[in-house]
Amino acid sequence: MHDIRAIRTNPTAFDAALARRGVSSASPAILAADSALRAVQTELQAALARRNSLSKDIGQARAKGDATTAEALTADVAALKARVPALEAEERTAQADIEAMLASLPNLPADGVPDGADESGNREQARFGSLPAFTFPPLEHDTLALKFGYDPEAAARIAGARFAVLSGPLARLHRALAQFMLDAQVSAGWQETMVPLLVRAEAAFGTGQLPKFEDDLFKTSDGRYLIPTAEVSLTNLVREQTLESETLPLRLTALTPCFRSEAGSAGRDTRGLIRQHQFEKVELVTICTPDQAEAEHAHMLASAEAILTALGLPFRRMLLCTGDMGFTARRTFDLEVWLPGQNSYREISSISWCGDFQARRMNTRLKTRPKTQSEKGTTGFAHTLNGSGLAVGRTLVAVLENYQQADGSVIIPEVLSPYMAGITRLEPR
RNA sequence: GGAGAGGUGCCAGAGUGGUCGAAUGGGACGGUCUCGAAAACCGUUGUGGGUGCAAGCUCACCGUGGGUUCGAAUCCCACCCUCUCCGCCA
Repeated sequence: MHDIRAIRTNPTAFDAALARRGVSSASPAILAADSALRAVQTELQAALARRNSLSKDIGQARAKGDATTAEALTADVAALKARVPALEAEERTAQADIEAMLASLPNLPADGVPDGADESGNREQARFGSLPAFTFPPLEHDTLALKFGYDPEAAARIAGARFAVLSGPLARLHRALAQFMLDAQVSAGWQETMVPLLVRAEAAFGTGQLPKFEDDLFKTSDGRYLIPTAEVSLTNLVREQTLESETLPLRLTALTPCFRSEAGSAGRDTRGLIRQHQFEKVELVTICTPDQAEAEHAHMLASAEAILTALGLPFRRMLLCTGDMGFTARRTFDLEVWLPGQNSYREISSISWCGDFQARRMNTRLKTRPKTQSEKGTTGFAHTLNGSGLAVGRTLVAVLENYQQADGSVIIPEVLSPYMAGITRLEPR
């Protein structure tokens, strides 16, 4: 959600920023609707003011028992009143129009985000770890996983395409990865949180999934939505709240299943565990003040990178260009893990700073307590950040591909040993 | 699922058609007093919007959205949420 004042103050800058994201100029339509709205409001409020004052007079006349004056005034106000419902209706539509326009425009890119139309414009910032050397052609994860208990056909019978059944040590490895990641983030100071997986439309609006991306979500028969990421539940924890700045930053984490309809991605990543309707993810969410946001973005990035480093997985960090960023982001870093079977890097984490974009949609305000009488309390909007720390299924994919051995087995990374009950490698079944 | 009660400001809580943005108490903040503090006393204490250079004027908000009325915290309707009892249930 955008700040109408900012658009009024500098429409050119607003349009220029949108242009960087490939969105055509929006301010003329918004400003026209805005000035129409304010004209209606001014007229309506003048009418209401007169009505209110006449109504008071009627009350006073009645109190004095002056029925004739009361009657006369009632007639006056009745005439005046005819216009009010029409003006109210006008105001409502104008308001809704502006809301709709503001709610459907993406966030503006931050300074330093490179321009670009698509992922080819992303900028690689750094590479971490060394690529594993193979004496044999490494297999892709889905081929590998079939040997260890991955059963896509069973999943298809039960639920359809883009679902997975894992069994035995492979299922355990999946659980171990999830537990390890969550434990690691909690030890690093992120507050573990258990959240609803179904949310109301208002929450999905708050984080930006609605109204524009409803097709990407699964909707329940009672009108709720399955979360596509724990970002929705975690971020909306502060919806409609006024926060004391002293209590920030809030650093939250949750391990949840995520549900995505994957509308529009037919034919992409159809095999294997890369793109599923249901997957697990450890999510990181930070709620902070504008001053803290820069440092918090770096901190979240470090927290996600630490998982890949601990697992010994090679990866690179990308700064996304304007054309590849998500709707709510001002700046996004992607972490891409090396997949030797695919001979490429694949996204495994996306870490975004949303500025006050989501906070405006959620109405999450900041309060700075007035220290003295003269110091008026000021309320602004919080900043929100979110990132994966990490996606569990894709991490499983990365472990399988990077740790595969010539004999067909897969070595399990050392850090997972507390979770694997003595299993140190996956053996073909 | 059935029956009932209720949602008012930072908190508690009054208010069932008019001067109520809202009594009262508590809290918080400022001040007086004091060497300092406590107590006491005095004062302040919501948000968003319109208009204006400003001072100011003004509109909206008593869970949310509609409606009735000259006028709604108060009456009507729908929805959301909370609580109690019964039933069911991991």
